[in-house]
Amino acid sequence: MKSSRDSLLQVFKLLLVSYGKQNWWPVDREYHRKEGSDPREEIVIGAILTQNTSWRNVEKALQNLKRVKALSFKRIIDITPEALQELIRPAGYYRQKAVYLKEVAFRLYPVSKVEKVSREELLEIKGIGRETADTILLYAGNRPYFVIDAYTKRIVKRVFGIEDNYEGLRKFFEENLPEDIELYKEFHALLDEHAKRFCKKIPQCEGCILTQLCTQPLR
DNA sequence: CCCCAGGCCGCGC
DNA sequence: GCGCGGCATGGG
Repeated sequence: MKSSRDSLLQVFKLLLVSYGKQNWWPVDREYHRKEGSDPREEIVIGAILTQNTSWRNVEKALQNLKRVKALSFKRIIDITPEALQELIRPAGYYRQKAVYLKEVAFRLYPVSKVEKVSREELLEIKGIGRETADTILLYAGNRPYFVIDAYTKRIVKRVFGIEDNYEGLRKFFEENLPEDIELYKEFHALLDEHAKRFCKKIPQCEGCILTQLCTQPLR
C-alpha cells in the first residue's frame, strides 16, 4: 500500500518532468524597480483580480494599472473608486473587485505586512477567502500554505478519490508533503497546468501522464 | 446560442 | 457546515 506521501510526491515529480518549472507568480520586476513599488503588491492585486477570472483578462487590468502607474497599494488607496473600476474592468466583477482592492491595499499597507499577518486576519478582510488568503501567504508572503483551487479539487478527486472541503484538502497536502515553500509554489502551478491540459471538466485522459496511478481513469 | 475562467459574499437551511 | 444566486468581462 503506497502512502499518500509517496503518491503526492510521485505526482509532483511526474508533473514537473512533464511540464517543467512554471515559475509562478508572474510579476513585472522591471516596472516595480522603476516605480519604487514592491513586486509583492502586484501579487496581492493579481490574486484579487483573478478570482474566477481568466489570467488573460487579469493581464489587461494589470496593464491598465501600470499605464497610469497605479500598480501599487498607495495608488490603489488614493485613486477614486470610479477610476479604479474603469482600470480593472477587463477583469470582470469590477465593482466588487474595486472595493476589495481598496480594502486589501489599506489593510496590508505597507506590503511587508504579508510577512507577519495571520491567515485568520487575512480572512477577516472582505474579498479575501481561503484560496486568496493562501495565495497571498504563499506567493507574496513566502510562507508554507498550500493553495487549493477548483483545479486542485478536481484532480485530487479523480486521482486520489478524495473529496473534502477546503481545509481538509489543504491539510491533505500540507501533512503529506515536506514543508518546502518552493515545492508548494511549483506543485500548485503544475496542478493548474495539468488541469488545463488534461484534467478538464470533461477529462481528456488520452495522453495523461497520471493515468497509471489515477483511481478514475476514463477508458 | 452555449460554456468557461487561477472565487467571494450573503443568505437560507 | 453546505448549497445557491449574484457578480462581469472576454475567449472559444
